[in-house]
Amino acid sequence: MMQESGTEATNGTANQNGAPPSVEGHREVRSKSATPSSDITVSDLVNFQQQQALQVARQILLQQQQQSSAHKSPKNNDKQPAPQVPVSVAMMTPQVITPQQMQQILQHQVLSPQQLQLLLQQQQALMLQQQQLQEFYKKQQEQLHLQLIQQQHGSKQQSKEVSAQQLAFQQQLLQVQQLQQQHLLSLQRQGLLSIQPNQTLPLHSLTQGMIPAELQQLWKEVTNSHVKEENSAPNNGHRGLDLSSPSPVPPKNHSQHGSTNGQYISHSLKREGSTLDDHSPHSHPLYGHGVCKWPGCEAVFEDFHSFLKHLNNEHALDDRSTAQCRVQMQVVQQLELQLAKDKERLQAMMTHLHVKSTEPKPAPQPLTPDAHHPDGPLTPLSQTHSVITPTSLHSVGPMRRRYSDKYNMPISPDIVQNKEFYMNAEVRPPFTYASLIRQAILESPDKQLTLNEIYNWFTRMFAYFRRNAATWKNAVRHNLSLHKCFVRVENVKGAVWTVDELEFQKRRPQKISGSPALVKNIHTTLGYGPALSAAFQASMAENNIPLYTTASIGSPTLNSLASAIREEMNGAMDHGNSNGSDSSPGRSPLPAMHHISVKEEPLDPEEHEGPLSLVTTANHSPDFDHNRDYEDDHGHEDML
DNA sequence: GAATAGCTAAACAGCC
DNA sequence: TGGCTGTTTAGCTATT
Repeated sequence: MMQESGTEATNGTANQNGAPPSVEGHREVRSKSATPSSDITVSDLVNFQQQQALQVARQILLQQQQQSSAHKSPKNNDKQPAPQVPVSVAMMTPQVITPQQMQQILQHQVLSPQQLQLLLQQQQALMLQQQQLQEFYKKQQEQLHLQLIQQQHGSKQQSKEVSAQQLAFQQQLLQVQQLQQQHLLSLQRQGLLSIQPNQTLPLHSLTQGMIPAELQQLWKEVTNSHVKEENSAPNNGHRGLDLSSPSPVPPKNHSQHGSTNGQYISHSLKREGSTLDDHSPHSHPLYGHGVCKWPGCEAVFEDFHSFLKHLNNEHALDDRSTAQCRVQMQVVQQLELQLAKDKERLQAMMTHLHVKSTEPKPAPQPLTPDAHHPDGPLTPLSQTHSVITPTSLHSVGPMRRRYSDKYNMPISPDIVQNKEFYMNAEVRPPFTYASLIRQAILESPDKQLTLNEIYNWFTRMFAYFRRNAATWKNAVRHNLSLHKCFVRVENVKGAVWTVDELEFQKRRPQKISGSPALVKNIHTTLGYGPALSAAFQASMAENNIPLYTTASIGSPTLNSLASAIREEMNGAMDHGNSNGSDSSPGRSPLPAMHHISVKEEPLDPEEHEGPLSLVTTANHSPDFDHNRDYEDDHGHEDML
């Protein structure tokens, strides 16, 4: 690896042209392969949304600053047709709760059905609002964009609307925070969370993805520009309902968010609450059955106005409210993550159960759930995982210690599933040369290829091997000669190469056989985790569309018989009928064989695998087990 | 640290 | 003669 990396750095482009073929830019490609591809993840999307929000807000501010001297915002900004939920909740969903923290939280929870029910309801309400937020945010963005364009053409009257929208934007942004806070504090109230209300959480935990400094700056800009316009309005000191007289510039510390909450609690949330509660004039998310639902409060009020007064007085801006808000946001975020995980888990469970119901023969030492090979069609989820992702791409490193070789992972599923990827991306496949050569040979109709055909297979299947031919071709030849598993056969066409499957197995180190724990940890210990998982999952798909038919199962050749014995003895995953599982059952494993040239000892086409295999495989311990169907269907490709 | 596996490079020979 | 094929050796790194 180091050698390769080092050479990669030094040789690189210098060898592109005219350089000795052995070093022509070969490693440069490998470094490219480490470049993540453009796969958009949820977090990317979230970050993108955040950036969009920031961008919009900054545009607003810019417009404001440019025209602030000439235009005063109307005092009744709050009377602007108040959008209910302008901002995607993803913009402010905290992303900083670690799995450990969540686990800690969950460990402290013993949820009663009622609690779960309540939790679920809250979550549903929140999700509903999130949708509204997203929808409105899109509209808001479009609208703002249009307005900005219009303003650029001199329509200064638009500035008022922009200012109003800015405020609405700000309010709604905080509105979501408040909702999340409610959710969190409700958890606290229900004893689901042990975080104390006054427990201050890190500032960076307040928002997801949004850089705290950035957010602070944004907030500062918003409030400053707003105050510029509004500083003439007397502040009655009551951070209450009147949004036309907002509180002064909030302090730079984290309580600034709380201050907004203090404003909006009695205003924006009221609107929000009416949205959720059939627009009842006296409904409020924090008010129900005459009780203040602020986490940990539960104060009783006879009328809604008393509640509002209480809300403004007791739950206005302070450190406690801010902290509660933060915690709430985090909990919501974590619940969302947990929900996503549980959904995934459910999917895996369903898939697993489906597999179990159709699996004809459970493996003696089953692999991790990832190793199951459902007969049914792949779910979108599993299909998603069966293709190469940037994450898995990360794992594709030097060819050395390819997982397919090391743990007998099937390479064909991976290759097939990611065929397009390998064909188009100059990413080095995570398989050894020997594995690839074997794959090429086994994919051929006659299970034999000339050297040139092997070359062609490499270049056809992998964009990576369309360059630096001298290097990898040399390696191919080297591997063909070096490994006994590759048998040179002379036929009428000339020399062709075949695979001695049992020899191929022999050369495999028995590293993890008989150790379920090790087997279980394959996925986690291998550096190719995602790709490996992809291989496993891809193998599911291949059960439906096997590369090689099972036509020869009923009439196993000597070779397959030996392998079958080996399987019985060792529980090997390998198919065994290395040369017999061809799609043409009548074909000889080594057809048109005139002469076989094998390293060290010549092999008779009829004998070369029988006695040798039966003896040697008795000591051969497989790396792990696969179910027989899988072996039969994919025998040739999955034993690496 | 030793053994092993894999990759790369290179030299060499035989054949066409 | 040059290219291709095949073999072999060596050095290096990673893994076990």
